[in-house]
Amino acid sequence: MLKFEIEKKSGLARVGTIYTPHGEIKTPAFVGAATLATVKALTMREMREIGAQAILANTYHLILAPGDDLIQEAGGLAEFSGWHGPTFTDSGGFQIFSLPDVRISENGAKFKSHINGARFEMTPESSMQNQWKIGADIHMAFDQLAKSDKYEDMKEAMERTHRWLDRCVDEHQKIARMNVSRSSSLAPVVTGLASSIAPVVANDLEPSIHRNSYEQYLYAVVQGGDFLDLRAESAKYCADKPVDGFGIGGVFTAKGMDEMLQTVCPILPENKPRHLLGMGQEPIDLFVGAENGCDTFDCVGPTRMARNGSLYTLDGRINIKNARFKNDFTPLMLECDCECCKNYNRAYLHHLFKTDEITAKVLASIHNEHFVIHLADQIRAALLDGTFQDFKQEFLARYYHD
RNA sequence: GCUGGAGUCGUCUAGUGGCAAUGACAAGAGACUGUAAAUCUCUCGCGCUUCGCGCUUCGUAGGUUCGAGUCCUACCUCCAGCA
Repeated sequence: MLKFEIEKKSGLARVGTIYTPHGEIKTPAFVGAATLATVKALTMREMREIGAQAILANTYHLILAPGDDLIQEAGGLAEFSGWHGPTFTDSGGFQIFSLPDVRISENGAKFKSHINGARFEMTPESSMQNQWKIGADIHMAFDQLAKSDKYEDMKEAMERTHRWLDRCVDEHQKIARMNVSRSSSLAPVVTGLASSIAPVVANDLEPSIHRNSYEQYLYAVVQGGDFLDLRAESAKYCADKPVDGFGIGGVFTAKGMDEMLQTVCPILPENKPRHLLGMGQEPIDLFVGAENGCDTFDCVGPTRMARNGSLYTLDGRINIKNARFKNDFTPLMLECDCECCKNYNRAYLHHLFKTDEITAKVLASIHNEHFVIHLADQIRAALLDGTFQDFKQEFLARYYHD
Protein backbone atom coordinates (compact mmCIF):
# COMPACT_ATOMS: atom_id res chain seq x y z
CA MET A 1 0.00 0.00 0.00
CA LEU A 2 1.26 3.46 -0.90
CA LYS A 3 2.36 5.30 2.21
CA PHE A 4 0.72 8.66 2.76
CA GLU A 5 1.23 10.67 5.94
CA ILE A 6 -0.92 13.64 6.87
CA GLU A 7 0.84 16.27 8.93
CA LYS A 8 -1.97 18.72 9.29
CA LYS A 9 -5.63 19.04 8.43
CA SER A 10 -7.70 22.16 8.01
CA GLY A 11 -11.29 21.47 7.02
CA LEU A 12 -11.07 19.27 3.96
CA ALA A 13 -7.56 20.47 3.21
CA ARG A 14 -4.54 18.45 4.23
CA VAL A 15 -0.79 18.81 4.25
CA GLY A 16 1.03 15.55 3.82
CA THR A 17 3.72 13.43 2.28
CA ILE A 18 3.39 10.69 -0.31
CA TYR A 19 6.23 8.17 -0.11
CA THR A 20 6.91 6.63 -3.49
CA PRO A 21 9.68 4.21 -4.43
CA HIS A 22 11.39 7.13 -6.12
CA GLY A 23 11.07 9.62 -3.31
CA GLU A 24 8.68 11.81 -1.41
CA ILE A 25 6.06 14.25 -2.56
CA LYS A 26 5.26 16.98 -0.10
CA THR A 27 1.62 17.84 -0.65
CA PRO A 28 -0.24 19.78 -1.85
CA ALA A 29 2.00 19.64 -4.90
CA PHE A 30 1.87 20.47 -8.57
CA VAL A 31 3.06 17.57 -10.72
CA GLY A 32 4.76 18.47 -13.98
CA ALA A 33 2.95 17.28 -17.09
CA ALA A 34 5.48 15.18 -19.00
CA THR A 35 3.22 13.57 -21.56
CA LEU A 36 6.00 12.11 -23.67
CA ALA A 37 8.36 11.59 -20.73
CA THR A 38 9.54 15.16 -20.97
CA VAL A 39 8.19 18.43 -19.68
CA LYS A 40 8.21 20.25 -22.98
CA ALA A 41 11.11 22.68 -23.40
CA LEU A 42 12.61 21.76 -20.03
CA THR A 43 15.35 19.39 -18.99
CA MET A 44 14.93 17.27 -15.90
CA ARG A 45 17.70 19.22 -14.25
CA GLU A 46 15.77 22.43 -14.86
CA MET A 47 12.69 20.76 -13.39
CA ARG A 48 14.65 19.92 -10.24
CA GLU A 49 15.99 23.43 -9.99
CA ILE A 50 12.47 24.78 -10.37
CA GLY A 51 11.51 22.65 -7.40
CA ALA A 52 9.40 20.02 -9.14
CA GLN A 53 8.74 16.94 -7.03
CA ALA A 54 7.08 14.63 -9.53
CA ILE A 55 6.13 14.28 -13.18
CA LEU A 56 3.18 12.69 -14.94
CA ALA A 57 3.54 10.92 -18.28
CA ASN A 58 0.90 9.58 -20.61
CA THR A 59 0.43 5.91 -21.40
CA TYR A 60 -1.24 6.42 -24.76
CA HIS A 61 1.58 8.60 -26.04
CA LEU A 62 4.36 6.44 -24.66
CA ILE A 63 3.09 3.17 -26.12
CA LEU A 64 3.04 4.83 -29.54
CA ALA A 65 6.57 6.15 -29.03
CA PRO A 66 8.96 4.86 -27.92
CA GLY A 67 6.87 1.89 -26.75
CA ASP A 68 6.30 0.50 -23.28
CA ASP A 69 8.69 -2.41 -23.89
CA LEU A 70 11.51 -0.02 -24.63
CA ILE A 71 10.86 2.00 -21.48
CA GLN A 72 10.84 -1.21 -19.48
CA GLU A 73 14.10 -2.22 -21.10
CA ALA A 74 15.54 1.17 -20.10
CA GLY A 75 14.66 0.42 -16.49
CA GLY A 76 11.36 2.22 -16.26
CA LEU A 77 10.17 5.77 -16.75
CA ALA A 78 12.39 7.35 -14.09
CA GLU A 79 15.53 5.70 -15.43
CA PHE A 80 14.61 6.25 -19.05
CA SER A 81 13.85 9.93 -18.64
CA GLY A 82 16.60 10.75 -16.18
CA TRP A 83 14.06 12.17 -13.79
CA HIS A 84 14.88 9.79 -10.89
CA GLY A 85 12.02 11.14 -8.81
CA PRO A 86 8.38 10.23 -8.23
CA THR A 87 6.38 9.55 -11.37
CA PHE A 88 2.77 9.14 -12.40
CA THR A 89 1.23 7.83 -15.57
CA ASP A 90 -2.16 8.74 -16.91
CA SER A 91 -3.94 5.71 -18.24
CA GLY A 92 -4.83 6.82 -21.73
CA GLY A 93 -8.43 7.31 -20.65
CA PHE A 94 -8.23 10.98 -21.45
CA GLN A 95 -7.48 10.12 -25.08
CA ILE A 96 -10.88 8.45 -25.38
CA PHE A 97 -12.21 11.87 -24.73
CA SER A 98 -9.76 13.99 -26.68
CA LEU A 99 -9.01 12.05 -29.86
CA PRO A 100 -11.38 11.88 -32.80
CA ASP A 101 -12.37 8.49 -34.20
CA VAL A 102 -12.40 6.71 -30.88
CA ARG A 103 -14.72 3.73 -30.70
CA ILE A 104 -15.75 2.77 -27.22
CA SER A 105 -17.12 -0.63 -26.29
CA GLU A 106 -17.50 -2.46 -23.04
CA ASN A 107 -14.19 -4.15 -23.70
CA GLY A 108 -12.23 -0.94 -24.14
CA ALA A 109 -11.50 1.84 -26.61
CA LYS A 110 -10.28 1.54 -30.18
CA PHE A 111 -7.92 4.33 -31.10
CA LYS A 112 -6.25 5.31 -34.30
CA SER A 113 -2.63 6.25 -33.82
CA HIS A 114 -2.23 9.92 -34.63
CA ILE A 115 1.26 9.12 -35.86
CA ASN A 116 0.67 6.45 -38.49
CA GLY A 117 -3.05 5.77 -38.35
CA ALA A 118 -2.54 2.24 -37.05
CA ARG A 119 -5.59 0.98 -35.20
CA PHE A 120 -5.25 -0.48 -31.74
CA GLU A 121 -7.40 -1.18 -28.77
CA MET A 122 -6.78 -0.16 -25.21
CA THR A 123 -8.57 -2.05 -22.47
CA PRO A 124 -8.41 -1.78 -18.69
CA GLU A 125 -6.12 -4.79 -18.73
CA SER A 126 -3.83 -3.53 -21.48
CA SER A 127 -3.57 -0.11 -19.86
CA MET A 128 -2.46 -1.74 -16.62
CA GLN A 129 0.07 -3.87 -18.49
CA ASN A 130 1.37 -0.84 -20.35
CA GLN A 131 1.63 1.20 -17.20
CA TRP A 132 3.51 -1.53 -15.36
CA LYS A 133 6.01 -1.72 -18.17
CA ILE A 134 6.39 2.04 -18.25
CA GLY A 135 6.89 1.65 -14.56
CA ALA A 136 5.73 4.91 -13.01
CA ASP A 137 5.24 4.85 -9.26
CA ILE A 138 1.58 5.73 -9.51
CA HIS A 139 -0.83 4.56 -12.21
CA MET A 140 -4.29 5.81 -13.10
CA ALA A 141 -7.16 3.44 -13.69
CA PHE A 142 -8.40 3.36 -17.27
CA ASP A 143 -11.47 5.55 -17.26
CA GLN A 144 -13.88 7.17 -19.65
CA LEU A 145 -14.81 10.82 -19.78
CA ALA A 146 -18.23 11.45 -21.26
CA LYS A 147 -18.20 13.21 -24.61
CA SER A 148 -21.36 15.12 -23.84
CA ASP A 149 -22.51 16.85 -20.69
CA LYS A 150 -25.95 15.24 -20.68
CA TYR A 151 -26.85 13.38 -17.51
CA GLU A 152 -27.51 10.06 -19.24
CA ASP A 153 -24.19 10.17 -21.08
CA MET A 154 -22.34 11.13 -17.95
CA LYS A 155 -23.97 8.34 -15.98
CA GLU A 156 -23.19 5.79 -18.67
CA ALA A 157 -19.53 6.84 -18.84
CA MET A 158 -19.28 6.78 -15.07
CA GLU A 159 -20.76 3.31 -14.79
CA ARG A 160 -18.44 2.01 -17.46
CA THR A 161 -15.54 3.63 -15.64
CA HIS A 162 -16.59 1.71 -12.54
CA ARG A 163 -16.76 -1.63 -14.34
CA TRP A 164 -13.39 -0.88 -15.89
CA LEU A 165 -12.01 0.00 -12.46
CA ASP A 166 -12.77 -3.50 -11.21
CA ARG A 167 -10.90 -4.94 -14.15
CA CYS A 168 -8.02 -2.51 -13.58
CA VAL A 169 -7.75 -3.55 -9.94
CA ASP A 170 -7.76 -7.24 -10.85
CA GLU A 171 -5.12 -6.82 -13.50
CA HIS A 172 -3.02 -4.52 -11.36
CA GLN A 173 -2.99 -6.99 -8.48
CA LYS A 174 -2.22 -9.87 -10.80
CA ILE A 175 0.81 -8.07 -12.25
CA ALA A 176 1.91 -6.89 -8.81
CA ARG A 177 1.93 -10.47 -7.48
CA MET A 178 3.93 -11.67 -10.48
CA ASN A 179 6.46 -8.88 -10.03
CA VAL A 180 6.90 -9.42 -6.31
CA SER A 181 7.65 -13.10 -6.72
CA ARG A 182 10.06 -12.38 -9.52
CA SER A 183 11.77 -9.51 -7.68
CA SER A 184 12.09 -11.12 -4.25
CA SER A 185 15.85 -11.28 -4.61
CA LEU A 186 16.22 -7.58 -5.32
CA ALA A 187 17.43 -5.13 -2.72
CA PRO A 188 14.58 -3.71 -0.65
CA VAL A 189 13.17 -0.49 -1.94
CA VAL A 190 14.47 2.50 -0.06
CA THR A 191 12.05 5.36 0.30
CA GLY A 192 12.94 8.96 0.66
CA LEU A 193 16.34 8.61 -0.90
CA ALA A 194 15.82 10.55 -4.06
CA SER A 195 15.68 13.96 -2.46
CA SER A 196 13.70 15.38 -5.29
CA ILE A 197 12.69 18.55 -3.55
CA ALA A 198 16.21 19.78 -3.05
CA PRO A 199 16.49 22.89 -5.20
CA VAL A 200 19.71 21.81 -6.83
CA VAL A 201 20.86 18.25 -7.24
CA ALA A 202 24.58 17.80 -7.33
CA ASN A 203 24.50 14.70 -9.45
CA ASP A 204 21.62 14.25 -11.84
CA LEU A 205 22.44 10.62 -12.43
CA GLU A 206 21.68 8.78 -9.26
CA PRO A 207 22.35 5.09 -8.68
CA SER A 208 19.95 2.79 -10.43
CA ILE A 209 18.63 1.01 -7.38
CA HIS A 210 15.07 1.70 -8.44
CA ARG A 211 15.26 0.06 -11.84
CA ASN A 212 11.96 -1.60 -12.68
CA SER A 213 10.58 -1.24 -9.19
CA TYR A 214 8.06 -3.91 -8.28
CA GLU A 215 6.25 -1.41 -6.10
CA GLN A 216 3.79 0.40 -8.29
CA TYR A 217 0.52 1.84 -7.18
CA LEU A 218 -2.96 2.34 -8.57
CA TYR A 219 -5.36 5.27 -8.27
CA ALA A 220 -9.06 4.85 -9.02
CA VAL A 221 -10.61 7.70 -11.00
CA VAL A 222 -13.79 9.41 -9.86
CA GLN A 223 -16.08 10.58 -12.66
CA GLY A 224 -19.60 12.01 -12.79
CA GLY A 225 -19.16 15.38 -14.45
CA ASP A 226 -21.08 18.30 -13.03
CA PHE A 227 -23.74 16.11 -11.44
CA LEU A 228 -23.22 15.94 -7.73
CA ASP A 229 -25.28 12.79 -7.26
CA LEU A 230 -23.15 11.02 -9.86
CA ARG A 231 -19.98 12.36 -8.26
CA ALA A 232 -21.11 11.03 -4.90
CA GLU A 233 -22.00 7.69 -6.41
CA SER A 234 -18.65 7.49 -8.16
CA ALA A 235 -16.74 8.47 -5.04
CA LYS A 236 -18.56 5.80 -3.03
CA TYR A 237 -17.78 3.20 -5.64
CA CYS A 238 -14.10 4.07 -5.78
CA ALA A 239 -13.73 4.49 -2.03
CA ASP A 240 -14.36 0.83 -1.35
CA LYS A 241 -11.85 -0.50 -3.82
CA PRO A 242 -8.39 -1.74 -2.84
CA VAL A 243 -6.58 1.16 -4.51
CA ASP A 244 -3.81 3.40 -3.26
CA GLY A 245 -5.34 6.74 -4.04
CA PHE A 246 -7.78 8.57 -6.23
CA GLY A 247 -7.75 10.61 -9.34
CA ILE A 248 -10.59 13.07 -9.74
CA GLY A 249 -11.25 13.35 -13.43
CA GLY A 250 -13.42 15.13 -15.93
CA VAL A 251 -12.95 18.57 -14.40
CA PHE A 252 -12.43 21.43 -16.83
CA THR A 253 -12.95 24.62 -14.92
CA ALA A 254 -12.80 25.87 -11.36
CA LYS A 255 -16.44 26.86 -11.64
CA GLY A 256 -18.43 24.57 -9.39
CA MET A 257 -15.30 22.68 -8.45
CA ASP A 258 -15.56 23.53 -4.75
CA GLU A 259 -19.05 22.07 -4.53
CA MET A 260 -17.99 18.98 -6.46
CA LEU A 261 -14.94 18.39 -4.28
CA GLN A 262 -16.99 19.00 -1.15
CA THR A 263 -19.22 16.19 -2.35
CA VAL A 264 -16.47 13.80 -3.40
CA CYS A 265 -13.64 14.22 -0.92
CA PRO A 266 -15.55 13.54 2.32
CA ILE A 267 -16.60 10.21 0.82
CA LEU A 268 -13.07 9.18 -0.12
CA PRO A 269 -10.96 7.58 2.62
CA GLU A 270 -8.93 10.27 4.30
CA ASN A 271 -5.71 8.28 4.50
CA LYS A 272 -5.23 7.99 0.74
CA PRO A 273 -3.94 10.72 -1.57
CA ARG A 274 -6.11 12.42 -4.16
CA HIS A 275 -4.96 13.77 -7.49
CA LEU A 276 -6.98 16.37 -9.36
CA LEU A 277 -6.46 15.33 -12.94
CA GLY A 278 -5.61 18.01 -15.47
CA MET A 279 -6.30 21.04 -13.32
CA GLY A 280 -3.84 23.80 -12.46
CA GLN A 281 -3.69 26.23 -15.31
CA GLU A 282 -5.44 28.84 -13.23
CA PRO A 283 -4.15 29.71 -9.74
CA ILE A 284 -7.69 29.43 -8.45
CA ASP A 285 -7.66 25.74 -9.41
CA LEU A 286 -4.88 25.05 -6.94
CA PHE A 287 -6.44 27.10 -4.16
CA VAL A 288 -9.88 25.55 -4.52
CA GLY A 289 -8.45 22.10 -5.11
CA ALA A 290 -6.17 22.11 -2.09
CA GLU A 291 -8.74 23.76 0.12
CA ASN A 292 -11.20 21.02 -0.65
CA GLY A 293 -8.99 18.02 -0.13
CA CYS A 294 -6.85 17.44 -3.23
CA ASP A 295 -3.19 16.62 -2.68
CA THR A 296 -1.65 16.67 -6.13
CA PHE A 297 -2.38 18.39 -9.42
CA ASP A 298 -1.14 18.23 -12.97
CA CYS A 299 -1.81 20.42 -15.94
CA VAL A 300 -0.38 21.06 -19.38
CA GLY A 301 -1.54 24.66 -19.26
CA PRO A 302 1.49 26.30 -17.67
CA THR A 303 3.99 24.95 -20.20
CA ARG A 304 1.68 25.22 -23.18
CA MET A 305 0.86 28.81 -22.39
CA ALA A 306 4.53 29.48 -21.82
CA ARG A 307 5.34 28.29 -25.33
CA ASN A 308 2.65 30.62 -26.61
CA GLY A 309 3.94 33.63 -24.71
CA SER A 310 1.27 33.76 -22.01
CA LEU A 311 3.13 34.20 -18.74
CA TYR A 312 2.04 34.29 -15.13
CA THR A 313 2.59 37.30 -12.94
CA LEU A 314 1.10 38.09 -9.55
CA ASP A 315 -1.13 40.59 -11.36
CA GLY A 316 -2.50 38.05 -13.80
CA ARG A 317 -1.25 36.56 -17.03
CA ILE A 318 0.43 38.73 -19.61
CA ASN A 319 1.22 38.04 -23.24
CA ILE A 320 4.89 38.89 -23.47
CA LYS A 321 4.57 39.23 -27.27
CA ASN A 322 2.44 42.35 -26.86
CA ALA A 323 4.06 45.51 -28.21
CA ARG A 324 3.87 47.20 -24.82
CA PHE A 325 6.71 45.01 -23.53
CA LYS A 326 9.13 45.98 -26.26
CA ASN A 327 10.90 48.51 -24.06
CA ASP A 328 10.06 47.06 -20.68
CA PHE A 329 13.38 46.37 -19.00
CA THR A 330 11.91 45.16 -15.72
CA PRO A 331 11.93 41.49 -14.71
CA LEU A 332 8.95 39.43 -15.83
CA MET A 333 7.90 39.10 -12.21
CA LEU A 334 9.74 41.05 -9.55
CA GLU A 335 8.82 38.68 -6.70
CA CYS A 336 9.92 35.55 -8.57
CA ASP A 337 13.27 33.86 -8.06
CA CYS A 338 13.23 31.56 -11.06
CA GLU A 339 16.11 31.58 -13.52
CA CYS A 340 14.07 33.58 -16.01
CA CYS A 341 13.08 36.37 -13.63
CA LYS A 342 16.45 36.52 -11.91
CA ASN A 343 18.47 37.00 -15.07
CA TYR A 344 16.35 38.46 -17.84
CA ASN A 345 13.94 41.31 -18.46
CA ARG A 346 10.64 41.59 -20.29
CA ALA A 347 12.09 43.41 -23.29
CA TYR A 348 14.54 40.55 -23.80
CA LEU A 349 11.82 37.91 -23.48
CA HIS A 350 9.69 39.94 -25.89
CA HIS A 351 12.57 39.99 -28.33
CA LEU A 352 13.15 36.23 -28.03
CA PHE A 353 9.49 35.54 -28.71
CA LYS A 354 9.23 37.95 -31.62
CA THR A 355 12.28 36.39 -33.25
CA ASP A 356 11.03 32.88 -32.46
CA GLU A 357 14.13 31.85 -30.59
CA ILE A 358 14.00 28.48 -28.82
CA THR A 359 15.22 30.07 -25.63
CA ALA A 360 12.03 32.09 -25.44
CA LYS A 361 10.05 28.90 -24.86
CA VAL A 362 12.64 27.53 -22.45
CA LEU A 363 12.72 30.61 -20.23
CA ALA A 364 8.96 31.05 -20.39
CA SER A 365 8.42 27.40 -19.46
CA ILE A 366 10.87 27.68 -16.58
CA HIS A 367 8.92 30.62 -15.24
CA ASN A 368 5.39 29.29 -15.69
CA GLU A 369 6.25 25.87 -14.33
CA HIS A 370 8.05 27.45 -11.40
CA PHE A 371 5.07 29.69 -10.81
CA VAL A 372 2.55 26.88 -10.36
CA ILE A 373 4.92 24.58 -8.50
CA HIS A 374 5.90 27.37 -6.17
CA LEU A 375 2.27 28.37 -5.73
CA ALA A 376 1.42 24.84 -4.59
CA ASP A 377 4.36 25.02 -2.18
CA GLN A 378 3.13 28.35 -0.85
CA ILE A 379 -0.34 26.91 -0.37
CA ARG A 380 1.24 24.06 1.58
CA ALA A 381 3.17 26.48 3.77
CA ALA A 382 0.09 28.62 4.32
CA LEU A 383 -1.95 25.59 5.35
CA LEU A 384 0.79 24.62 7.78
CA ASP A 385 1.00 27.96 9.49
CA GLY A 386 -2.72 28.64 9.41
CA THR A 387 -2.64 31.60 7.02
CA PHE A 388 -4.29 29.86 4.09
CA GLN A 389 -7.46 31.97 3.93
CA ASP A 390 -5.56 35.24 4.04
CA PHE A 391 -3.07 34.05 1.47
CA LYS A 392 -5.84 32.83 -0.81
CA GLN A 393 -7.83 36.05 -0.61
CA GLU A 394 -4.83 38.26 -1.10
CA PHE A 395 -3.41 36.24 -3.95
CA LEU A 396 -6.63 35.83 -5.90
CA ALA A 397 -7.71 39.44 -5.41
CA ARG A 398 -4.47 40.63 -6.93
CA TYR A 399 -4.20 38.00 -9.64
CA TYR A 400 -7.76 38.34 -10.92
CA HIS A 401 -7.88 42.11 -10.52
CA ASP A 402 -9.55 43.83 -13.56
C1' G B 1 22.19 56.12 -76.38
C1' C B 2 19.70 51.52 -78.56
C1' U B 3 16.94 46.86 -77.62
C1' G B 4 14.21 43.92 -74.26
C1' G B 5 11.97 43.29 -69.36
C1' A B 6 9.89 45.20 -64.80
C1' G B 7 7.29 48.86 -61.31
C1' U B 8 0.56 46.04 -57.02
C1' C B 9 -0.63 46.87 -48.82
C1' G B 10 5.77 47.42 -44.35
C1' U B 11 8.36 43.24 -47.63
C1' C B 12 7.98 39.45 -51.43
C1' U B 13 3.95 38.04 -54.49
C1' A B 14 -1.03 36.61 -57.49
C1' G B 15 -3.50 39.18 -61.06
C1' U B 16 -4.21 39.38 -69.12
C1' G B 17 -11.36 44.23 -69.02
C1' G B 18 -16.05 43.81 -63.56
C1' C B 19 -10.97 44.17 -58.22
C1' A B 20 -10.15 47.30 -52.22
C1' A B 21 -7.29 43.47 -55.37
C1' U B 22 -4.39 36.59 -54.17
C1' G B 23 -0.89 34.10 -51.10
C1' A B 24 3.20 34.25 -47.75
C1' C B 25 5.95 36.90 -44.26
C1' A B 26 5.97 41.02 -41.03
C1' A B 27 2.72 43.73 -37.72
C1' G B 28 -1.55 44.06 -34.00
C1' A B 29 -4.67 41.22 -30.71
C1' G B 30 -7.08 36.86 -28.60
C1' A B 31 -7.48 31.68 -27.08
C1' C B 32 -5.16 27.61 -24.54
C1' U B 33 -6.74 23.13 -17.94
C1' G B 34 -5.33 14.20 -17.13
C1' U B 35 -0.88 17.97 -24.60
C1' A B 36 -2.21 14.91 -32.29
C1' A B 37 -0.80 22.32 -29.45
C1' A B 38 7.01 25.68 -30.60
C1' U B 39 -0.56 25.29 -31.87
C1' C B 40 -5.08 27.63 -33.27
C1' U B 41 -8.34 32.04 -34.25
C1' C B 42 -9.23 37.10 -35.60
C1' U B 43 -7.57 42.02 -37.67
C1' C B 44 -4.40 44.04 -41.20
C1' G B 45 -5.81 51.02 -47.62
C1' C B 46 -8.76 55.16 -45.05
C1' G B 47 -13.39 56.67 -42.68
C1' C B 48 -18.19 55.56 -40.77
C1' U B 49 -23.94 54.51 -37.87
C1' U B 50 -18.93 48.15 -39.51
C1' C B 51 -23.35 40.93 -41.38
C1' G B 52 -23.43 47.14 -44.35
C1' C B 53 -21.98 52.01 -46.61
C1' G B 54 -18.75 55.81 -48.47
C1' C B 55 -13.95 57.39 -50.14
C1' U B 56 -9.01 56.72 -52.14
C1' U B 57 -5.68 52.98 -54.34
C1' C B 58 -1.72 48.85 -58.32
C1' G B 59 5.44 54.28 -60.66
C1' U B 60 3.46 59.46 -62.82
C1' A B 61 0.22 62.02 -66.33
C1' G B 62 -3.15 61.54 -70.05
C1' G B 63 -6.33 58.43 -73.26
C1' U B 64 -9.74 54.16 -75.07
C1' U B 65 -14.04 51.79 -72.56
C1' C B 66 -20.47 51.32 -69.40
C1' G B 67 -16.18 49.71 -66.65
C1' A B 68 -8.73 49.86 -66.49
C1' G B 69 -3.93 47.03 -61.89
C1' U B 70 -5.04 44.75 -66.67
C1' C B 71 -5.48 47.93 -73.40
C1' C B 72 -3.02 52.67 -75.79
C1' U B 73 0.47 57.18 -75.53
C1' A B 74 4.19 59.97 -73.09
C1' C B 75 7.26 60.45 -69.09
C1' C B 76 9.96 58.66 -64.51
C1' U B 77 12.68 54.76 -62.06
C1' C B 78 15.03 49.99 -61.93
C1' C B 79 17.15 45.42 -64.26
C1' A B 80 19.55 42.72 -68.39
C1' G B 81 22.04 42.74 -73.12
C1' C B 82 24.44 45.80 -76.81
C1' A B 83 27.16 50.33 -77.61
